[in-house]
Parts: sequence; C-alpha cells; structure tokens
Amino acid sequence: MPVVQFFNTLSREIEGFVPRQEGRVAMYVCGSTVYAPPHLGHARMAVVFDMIRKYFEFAGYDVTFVSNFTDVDDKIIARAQEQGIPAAAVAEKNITIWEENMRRLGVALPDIAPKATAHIPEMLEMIRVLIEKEYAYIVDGDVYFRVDAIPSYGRLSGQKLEDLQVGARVLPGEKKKSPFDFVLWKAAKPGEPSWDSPWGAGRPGWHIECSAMGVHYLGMGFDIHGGGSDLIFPHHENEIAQAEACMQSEPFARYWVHNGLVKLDGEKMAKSTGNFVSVSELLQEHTSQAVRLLVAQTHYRKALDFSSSLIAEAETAVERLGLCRDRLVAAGVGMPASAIQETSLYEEVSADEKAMSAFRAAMENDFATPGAVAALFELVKRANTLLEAQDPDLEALAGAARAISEIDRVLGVVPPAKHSEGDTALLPELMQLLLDVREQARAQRDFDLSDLIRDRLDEVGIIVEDTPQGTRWRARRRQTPGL
RNA sequence: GGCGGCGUAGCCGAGUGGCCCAGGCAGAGGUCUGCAAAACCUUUUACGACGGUUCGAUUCCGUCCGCCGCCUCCA
Repeated sequence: MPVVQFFNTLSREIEGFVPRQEGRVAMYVCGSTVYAPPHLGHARMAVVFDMIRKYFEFAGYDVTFVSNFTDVDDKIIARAQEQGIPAAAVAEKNITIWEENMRRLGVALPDIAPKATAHIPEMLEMIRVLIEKEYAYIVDGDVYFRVDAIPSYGRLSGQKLEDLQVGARVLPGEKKKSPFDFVLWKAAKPGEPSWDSPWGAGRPGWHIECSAMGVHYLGMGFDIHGGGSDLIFPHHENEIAQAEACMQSEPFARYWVHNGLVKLDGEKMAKSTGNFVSVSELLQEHTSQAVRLLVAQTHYRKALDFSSSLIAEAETAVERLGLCRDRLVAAGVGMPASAIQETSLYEEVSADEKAMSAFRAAMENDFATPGAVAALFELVKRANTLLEAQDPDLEALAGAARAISEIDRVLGVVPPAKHSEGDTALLPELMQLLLDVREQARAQRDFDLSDLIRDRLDEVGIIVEDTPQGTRWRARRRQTPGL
C-alpha cells in the first residue's frame, strides 16, 4: 500500500500517512449548517474531500467517511421564524437541496451523514462528564467550556490565549467567565426548539456535536478530520479541547486537513455579505465536470478565486475531455461512463504506467490534483494522437482509455459518452439521413446546400465535422454564455 | 495587535538549487480540409523588489513592497 503524504494542520508539516488501523481510513469532515442552500465554497470543500476519499479508495484503503449536518442553530431558527415554519422544516429542506447538489456534483454519499439533532444524548453525556471533571460550568441554564483549563488550547491554530486576548472582542454582560469560553449548551428561549437536559431545557452549542459524533462513530484517535480552513479557529480547536478533556485521552483526531476558501472576483465568498454563487445557480449554467475540474486545477490548500471566465475555460477543457471519450467509444475501445458515483474502485492498472505513476505521485504528494489533471490531459493527448492514425493501434488505445478511466474515477471530470444518453432513439437515424443528403450535395460540389445543412444543424446544437475518416456529428454539450 | 497564506509567461495554475518538460485556456504559424470544426505539430525572452548563502537561486535565508485569509457565525 502506497504511503500517502499530506499536510497536517496540527504539525504544519507534510507527513507520511500512517493509518490507525492497517489498510483503513476513518475520516470525519465538517459538513454544513443547513440554513440555506450550499454555495461554491461548500462545493469546493465537498469536491476536495470527495477526491481525497476516492484516492484513498483507489489506493486500496477501506474508507469510513463521516460528514455531518448541523441541523439546529441560530441561523436555522431565524430562518424558520422569518418563514413561519418549524426549524426542523428549514433544516430538512436544505438537507434535501444539499444532497441533490452533491449528487449532481458527483460527490459520493458519506458512509454516515449524521444530524446533530439525532445525537443529543451523546452530547448530553459528553457535557455531563465535562461538568463533572470541572472543564465546564453552568450559568443560568447555559453550560460553558472553560478554555483556560486546557493548557494546550490553541495548538491547532497556532494561537496563544494571551495573544488572542489582545484582539478579543469582549462582549459586555457576558455570562462567560472568559471571552474564549464557549457554549456547550444553550438554555432555551421561548419558541425555540429545545431538548431536556439535567441543566434545563435547551439546545447544544455548535462545537459539541462534531466532538460527540466523531467519537461516537469513529472513536478517539481517528485518522483524518477535515473541513474548510475557516473552521480551524475556533471550531476545530474547540472540538479538540472538548473531546480530549472529556475522554481524558488524545489525540481526538490524528491528522487535520483543511481546504482553502473560495473567493469571488477577489473577495471572500460569504453568504453574510451576499458575495456568493450558489451551487444550483452554477450547475444551471455549467457542467458538474467543469466545476470539479476548476476545483482540481487549484491545489486544495490555496485560495480559489472564482470568476466567470475561469469556469468558462474549465468548460472548454472539459469539452476536450468529452470529445476524447466519445472518440474512444466510437473506436470501440469503450470507456466506461464516468464512475464518479462509485466509491469502491481499487483495481490493478496496467494501461499507461507512466501517466498512472505520475497521477499517483501527484496525489500522494499532498493530494496534488493539479498534477493529476496534467497526467489526465497527457493521456488524452496520447489517445488523440493514436486516434489520428489511419489504422489505430487498438491495444494501445484501450490502454490509454483504461488509464483515463482510472484517473477519472478519482477526479470525475470526464463527461459521460454522448450519443448513449438522452435524446430520442430516432435521432441517429435522422442524422444519418441528413448527413447522407449533405454528402450527396458535397459530391456534386453544391456547397451552398451542404453548408446550409451544417449551419442549420449548428443552430439547433448539433455540430457536423468532416474528417478523413468520414463525416461525424455530435450534440453540443452545453452552451457557455457569459455569466 | 496576534496567527497564517499568496505574488510564476496574455490569463488560470503546478513545480524545481543547475540539466529537456508541468497542465489548462487564449493568441500565432503549420498539417488535414471545398470551407469550417476537431485533432496533431510548432510557437509566444515566466518566476514581485532588494540584499545574502552558494561554483550556481525562480527554488534556501533576510528585509521590503503588494494582495488575501483567520482571530465573531462561516466550507
């Protein structure tokens, strides 16, 4: 089994990955607070960890992937009150939208997608222990975690409590003993969803759910904890403090992986400022493959500055991938349709070893998807070159096709073969008819007519190409209007 | 104020102490073609500034300039 190396936020170094249990990866990725539909930032996070997960699977690991939904919090409650519906309904609706968006993005379902509200007992138990061990205190039905009880607090984010205090925004009238203490349990206010607890009715604070669910499903010391880099402080820091204090053992998670954020035309994408693109919006204009390619072309730890021209470029590149796949299928070396929905996929590859080893080397070097993409395009060029030959070497072609397919199981950027889907069964026959007519016109050098046919077909989205091997046609994948 | 990141050819974006290369998009020329498209080939004096280390730095160190993120909810 290969040694995968990647950057561990905890050590700030690239480390060789040694799993807790030979051949297995237990990973937890912070999902979303479902008060609104996901935006591109969520999509990047999901796609990044989807590729990481699929690479581990490709490399032969047995992966357990947990990603949660935060389905109770202030914003959800606020939305519910605005709309005059129950908070649970807001959460439920957005979970459905999330799942639909992820499906369209080719993001595999987590093995477990726990909801916070379904794990209240685990959280209560954790809070109970924390109070008992005096890591937490009760004020008017709220329960707070005492940050200064943890000497190592700040290790993940490189923050020191003293330094933080300099710039801290201390709110007056706080019930907390220290501004960095954080809430484990919030006393219920009228009209809010609440659960019974030994400290009175209330609901959990944000951080406790991930500690409780992480420990519950994966156990202390699981392999990888991931999320957006904006979660490093304080969310992940707090998760660590709670879990390790409660369980009296460490570490909570052994490797921490954080993806960079998405910017929109140079500014941070954030719902609060209205500066964001929703996933639904994006997928209305663009293919999921283009979105995934866009994500894969930038290293996951760097900021990704989104713009309409970038996604348009990605769309063009995806078109190139799709054309190659179509030609391979037409050449009879059939590439299986993109397997981005599959999750179990380790197979010995013998196709184009050079590209495959470049792909592996890239992925095992801190999940360098840009290098993986380069390897993929090298294979496409190779396949296209082979296809140019009068009498293509089918064996070599099959090898290239196979390698492309293998890489794409992880990346999920090659569109499915055309012709095989959608449309009506009659279309190929009608097309043949039109092309036959056009061919006769051309034979008689009636180019006015032949061009008319081609132009009119182009208007309805069908592209006709004359090649040395004969005339072929294809449907245009997607219009790419400027955003 | 504290912590962290980034600055690479027209654009996006990898990478490396010297040797021959990322990759994508765009542009130019060519092959093919009635034309076009696709594909392939070729091509466009890249490494923010200034010092230092070194036989040699875009790559290591320092300073500076510029941009950005986190420190409050946030993927």
